[in-house]
Amino acid sequence: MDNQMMFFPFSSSPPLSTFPHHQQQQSNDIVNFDFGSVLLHANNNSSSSTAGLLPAGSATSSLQHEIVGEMVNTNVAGFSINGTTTTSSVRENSSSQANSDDNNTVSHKQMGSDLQKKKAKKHRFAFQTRSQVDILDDGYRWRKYGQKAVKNNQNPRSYYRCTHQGCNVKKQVQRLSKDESIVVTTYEGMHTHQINKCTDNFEQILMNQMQMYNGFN
DNA sequence: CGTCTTTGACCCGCGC
DNA sequence: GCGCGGGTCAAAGACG
Repeated sequence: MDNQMMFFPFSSSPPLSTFPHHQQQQSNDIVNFDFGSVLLHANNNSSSSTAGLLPAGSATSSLQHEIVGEMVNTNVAGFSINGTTTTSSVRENSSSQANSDDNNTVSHKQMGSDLQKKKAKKHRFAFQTRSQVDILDDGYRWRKYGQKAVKNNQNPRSYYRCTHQGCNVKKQVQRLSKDESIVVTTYEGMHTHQINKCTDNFEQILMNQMQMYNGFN
């Protein structure tokens, strides 16, 4: 399973109580986090003083994953990442799936009517990493359900949904056009289950930290 | 055969 | 009303 796993100061002494450190709180609910001291590194060259870890089960041992941008709390409908505004015109079909009847024959119009209420409640956050791979192993199983070309970005945006039954967490993955080594990952929602396998990679850690920070359970 | 990806079509919100 | 952009659906195909 998680062979080749290497840990780093962050995980050996997780600063859970103090993490994340606020740099500044902006007006539109954007929260910047200082990752300077917890630079996450995945590199088979473990000489790195910042230490590192490898994605579980990944064959790409030479990958380097590094958080390069601010983590953004996107509990608001719109948010921006490095000046690129992202709007969440989320059409929820969704939490209705999670808690109610099996036949998800909810009409699109019905979905749209609930949209505005729900999208304000949805837990969303995004972060940027520098990575060669788009999809990082965070211990959950994801099913891709769409891909779209987005404006002002030559790279498509991919849409994923957690495959666990009843769990409606989604994530979007997209590379920046101006720096294709940077991957922007946006999570939406909360998992209703445990991770599917043991993994300690940094994306999982990030999610946990963000959830703790947001007071999720 | 089950699971996942691909991809065009469709839907919706929004601005004009 | 119309067009655009973003998000989702679902059929078909790929893959192990």
